[in-house]
Amino acid sequence: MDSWVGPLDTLIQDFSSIIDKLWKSVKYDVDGVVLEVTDPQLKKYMDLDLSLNKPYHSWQIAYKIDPEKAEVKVLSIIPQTSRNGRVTPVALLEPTKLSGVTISRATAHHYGMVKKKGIGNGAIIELIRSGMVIPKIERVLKEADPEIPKNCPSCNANLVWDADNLICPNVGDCPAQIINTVEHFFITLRNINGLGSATIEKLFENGVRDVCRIYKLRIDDFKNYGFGDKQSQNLVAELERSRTEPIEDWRFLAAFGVHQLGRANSEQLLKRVKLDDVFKVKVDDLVSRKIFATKTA
DNA sequence: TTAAGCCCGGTTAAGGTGCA
DNA sequence: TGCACCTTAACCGGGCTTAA
Repeated sequence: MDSWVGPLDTLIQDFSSIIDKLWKSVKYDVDGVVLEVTDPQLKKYMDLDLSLNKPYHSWQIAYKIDPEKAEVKVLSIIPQTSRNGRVTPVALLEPTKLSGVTISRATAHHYGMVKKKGIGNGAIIELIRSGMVIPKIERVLKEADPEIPKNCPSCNANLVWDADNLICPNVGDCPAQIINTVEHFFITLRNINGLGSATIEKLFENGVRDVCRIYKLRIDDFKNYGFGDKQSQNLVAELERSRTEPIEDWRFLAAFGVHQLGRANSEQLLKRVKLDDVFKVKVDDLVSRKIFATKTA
């Protein structure tokens, strides 16, 4: 595949023509080009960076073309409750072909945005695929009165506003919150196959509602819950492997889903504090040792 | 005080895998 | 063999931190 190598000044000056030439040299569809630092010393320096835990290096960046767009009718807005109780509006759209795929859903982020922008049933929106992947409501072309839900779609509890977000206050008893919390645990752990959302939902329906109980399940338990022979064996084998296979301590900590303690912050914390000491550490200590600023601490 | 940058928590679609 | 499910990729908005 063709590439262009040259000084930064020239790249900035002739950016469009350089990209265009590269683009036309490829015989199949591409969604962008990659800009890369070639100086080995500079690459090494950039890798030292800085903002901890980046899962990627800093010396490469993708450049993508302006995406296709389409005018699309909103069929309805459905609420979805996340693990922390936030109720997110998802727009169901008239199925629309964009950049080679058919899109029928897009997130509306929060009900504050739904209200403010008038994203109701029958609204017309401009739809793009951000980065040529994620369906995105770029703007609202024709507003429609939105319906704001009063109750949690999962447990029917009365919803409350928190800034722009609608929140289900039924912590600890809302099925969606419980299922999503368990799912988050296994997704973050990343050392277990076959235990996705549908499996976790099925376990929930059978009264298995926490990670601890899932790890205690045996083949017969799974079979009793309606799983097949092979799947039951696989799940127990995977749980056993997950329990015994070493993983990074930060991943284990992040799996619990503590607010503001995701993958990066967990790694940052455990570089300075032993996992066993996490519950003993004080706010002042975290701040004075410059592990976190006050609010996060 | 403000702007820039980063992290978290969230989203969807496509493709692969394996069960029934 | 069809289909349900899982995994992966890529991005966004909001909140927080940091540095000037």
